[in-house]
Amino acid sequence: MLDKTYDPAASEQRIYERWESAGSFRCGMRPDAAPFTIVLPPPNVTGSLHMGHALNVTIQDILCRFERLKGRDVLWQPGTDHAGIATQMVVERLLGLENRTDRRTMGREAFVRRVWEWKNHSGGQIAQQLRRLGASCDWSRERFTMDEGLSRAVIKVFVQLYKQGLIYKDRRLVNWDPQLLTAISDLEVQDVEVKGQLWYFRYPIEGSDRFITVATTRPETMLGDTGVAVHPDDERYRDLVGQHAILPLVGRRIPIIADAYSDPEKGTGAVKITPAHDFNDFEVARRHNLPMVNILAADGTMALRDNPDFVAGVPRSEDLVTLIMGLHGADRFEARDIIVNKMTEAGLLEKVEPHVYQVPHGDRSGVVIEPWLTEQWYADAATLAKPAIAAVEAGATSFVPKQWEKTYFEWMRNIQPWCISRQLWWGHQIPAWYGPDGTIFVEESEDLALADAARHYGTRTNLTRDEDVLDTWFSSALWPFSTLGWPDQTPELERYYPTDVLVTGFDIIFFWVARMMMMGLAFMKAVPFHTVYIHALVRDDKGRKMSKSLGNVIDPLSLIDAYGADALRFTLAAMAAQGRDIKLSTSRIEGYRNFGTKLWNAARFLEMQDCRRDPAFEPATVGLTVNRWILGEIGRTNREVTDSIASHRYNDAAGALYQFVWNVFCDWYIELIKPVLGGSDPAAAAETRQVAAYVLDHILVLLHPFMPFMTEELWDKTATLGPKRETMLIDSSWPSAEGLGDPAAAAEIDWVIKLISEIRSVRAEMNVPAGARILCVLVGATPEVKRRADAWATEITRLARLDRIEFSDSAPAGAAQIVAEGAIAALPLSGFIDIAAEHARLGKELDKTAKDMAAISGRLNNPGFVAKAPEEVIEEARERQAALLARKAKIEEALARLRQSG
RNA sequence: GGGCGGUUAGCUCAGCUGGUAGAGCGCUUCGUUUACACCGAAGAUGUCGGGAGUUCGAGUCUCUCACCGCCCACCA
Repeated sequence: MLDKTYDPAASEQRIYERWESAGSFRCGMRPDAAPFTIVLPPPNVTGSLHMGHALNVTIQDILCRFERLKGRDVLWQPGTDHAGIATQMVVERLLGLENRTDRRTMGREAFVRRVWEWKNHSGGQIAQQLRRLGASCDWSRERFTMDEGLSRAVIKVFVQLYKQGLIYKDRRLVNWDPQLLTAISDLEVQDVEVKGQLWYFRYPIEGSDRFITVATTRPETMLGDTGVAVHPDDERYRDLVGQHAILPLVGRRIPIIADAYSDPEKGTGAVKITPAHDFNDFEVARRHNLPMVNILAADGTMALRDNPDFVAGVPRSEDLVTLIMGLHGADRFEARDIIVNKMTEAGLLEKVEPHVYQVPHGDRSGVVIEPWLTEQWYADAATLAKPAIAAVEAGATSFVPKQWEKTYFEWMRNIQPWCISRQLWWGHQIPAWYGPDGTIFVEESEDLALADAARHYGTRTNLTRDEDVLDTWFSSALWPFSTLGWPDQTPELERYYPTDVLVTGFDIIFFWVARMMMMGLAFMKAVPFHTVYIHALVRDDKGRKMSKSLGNVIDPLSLIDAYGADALRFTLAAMAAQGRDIKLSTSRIEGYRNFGTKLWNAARFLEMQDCRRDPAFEPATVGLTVNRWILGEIGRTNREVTDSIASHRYNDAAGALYQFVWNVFCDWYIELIKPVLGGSDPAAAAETRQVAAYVLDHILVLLHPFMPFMTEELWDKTATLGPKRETMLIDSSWPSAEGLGDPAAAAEIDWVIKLISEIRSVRAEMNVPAGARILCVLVGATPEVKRRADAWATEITRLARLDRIEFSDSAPAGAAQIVAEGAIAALPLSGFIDIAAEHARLGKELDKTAKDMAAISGRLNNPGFVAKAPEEVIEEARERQAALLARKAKIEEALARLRQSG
């Protein structure tokens, strides 16, 4: 016997363990079936489940369970990402707390060992949390981006791309994080708007008493200036081009050059050029052969002492030494104040203006990022992007919703070289070795590199390995094939690549989707997936991304504790249609929890009625109208759910199920069969029990992808009545909707439902006490109505709370009258009826009908409509007009009768 | 500066290819009847942001304006 409510906490873990131990999630169990593959976007090994994961995983699990039920051989490939920076930060923080030590004291090897320890003990808790959501991943195939196999793939890809010239070293500006002490990619930089100031500095013109004024938001960088640029067409400065300015405080002689980069509208139209600390200035300097003076150390402090570039060509002076001593080692922001003061003292500060501008910050460290001149490894993204662009253009991969393709194209067509080296210790160390003269040997192993070196130098030579590691996204980019065994030609790789659908948020398109496309095409010669489904991003109530640092994270696990995983999943599925923002409300989750309970109680009712399923049940043999009707309805729902999932309209699928279960199955079917089940016709009762059990089973399968736990529990518990189940629900199969549907049955049940609803409505409006049993007289009933009324008398009487139904040619006096199809239903309410109120009610009905009539007639009287609208639309309008006309006549008739009797 | 999205019932949001405006929650009234009060019955609430256009017909297509948000670029 089922309990009164479903208790998720008591069931979920037990059910999940049953699935997992039975191997239901494992791929390869159906060798003859077509494969269906999804790779789980690998969460950070440091991560814990957040709402974004919950949505992402729910959608994937719906797809996987659906496809499994449809008979496919499903592989949902799980795993975690080593998340270089994030993980290194976590362990460094831990070191500080535990041992008061840091990674530099420990040394690289010990530190990396420590991170592995951390990973093995504390990492990957998210896999357990995904299980709580019900994720049906094939955990037997779980991978980690730094696994031995995946690392081999990373090294192989690096070496091959290097040898193809698609990976190279370059000395140029990078985004440098002065706190983490590593380069980061453009994508890891977040602009933050700050209210700052714009300082106007006067630079003296050499050999003259004139000045050229430049504006800057970053006064401290002036120490690295090696030129001043003006626009070639700018009349104001034309005569100065070719002359030199003397950099104040420093004394460096810097040329005034003409370059179109300079914008006459901005600042003074003359712009200081600091090639080593500004991306645009770097380009200008390259064009004009200006020297690059780096004035910053890695940690963002001023590096002036023993800086040959800084003093190159500058006359030595007492003042310069003082300047260097005063500034060296100062943080860049401290230096800013010092410089401004010195310029003010020198009388070279023309003015200061308030200025609002964007300052780049590291998305991990949160500190201001510095453009910094270093040598780094780059991937030639532009070349790799070409086939990736073509593949989407050709439709080999398509995005859902389609509009994201535009975002993808936009970025891919303007893609910049990808800086892939990081100055971290946790990650895939770059397989490059250096000879004593700096010659680079890139090979898959040190031995191979040594062999290369021996050939190159003609003798065995010691090499030192590049210390840098690769950007975490480099290994993630290989995920769809590295997890399947590549570079080995495994059977899994053969069978499951390309994968089918990639499910992710739009914030990951650049980081990951684009790079998987590039790498998949480069190494597998085939797109990694045919569909990219982009879902909404879960944000907080202010529209900000949920993030740990902001402290605005809603914990899905607490929602699961409170409402169960099924309720959370169903809610997320129902909301999946939204655009970019999801605001999750607990009332919504509660509503869907209630939905689960509703179904649970329907199952409980069937159990009480001994509705046992019959494996030999054949829907086509069903005779009772109510049963034929509900079979049609479940068939319609089946088709809608199937179509909706197939086209990624998860909200429509969830909506169709909700609507059917609650408003059709519970509200009407169960109510309509109650008299049959307790009635005098045992054959009818027996058939109804079978149908009810069948429909419940059908519901359980359709709902399983959305609410896997509760449906599996019901599948199990309802089996105690009938014969033993052949399989668990997760392993069963999606039912056919073929042959379900009977228009005549649907028309008849619709009539019954409508009549009951209208009688209830009138009762409420007339304030008839709920307990009062009243008479219903069907006036002028057609033979078909008479037949239906007789056939459904028990049900109508029960649900509309009637005493009995009678037939008559004329309505009784003092009755409320309802216009039904094929008759007027008169309710003699002598005790309750208020003639005036009834008159008003019918008047209102008449008005409404007249209004509808006017609208429909307006359309039909419009020659354009009749001439141009499609036939079926016109036909429909005509039918409606006729129905309204009949209705109007009936209401008028009723009104007339009311006047007579009153 | 470039691109994308949003503006529909008190709140949170659905409305696919143009053809009688929907859901959940909330609210009002009534209710314990062969499962379910995490329930049942009945109800109220919308100039679908403004304007123009295309069309027989526009929440849905086009243009335009307003406001809100996001992404990319720029960061004198």
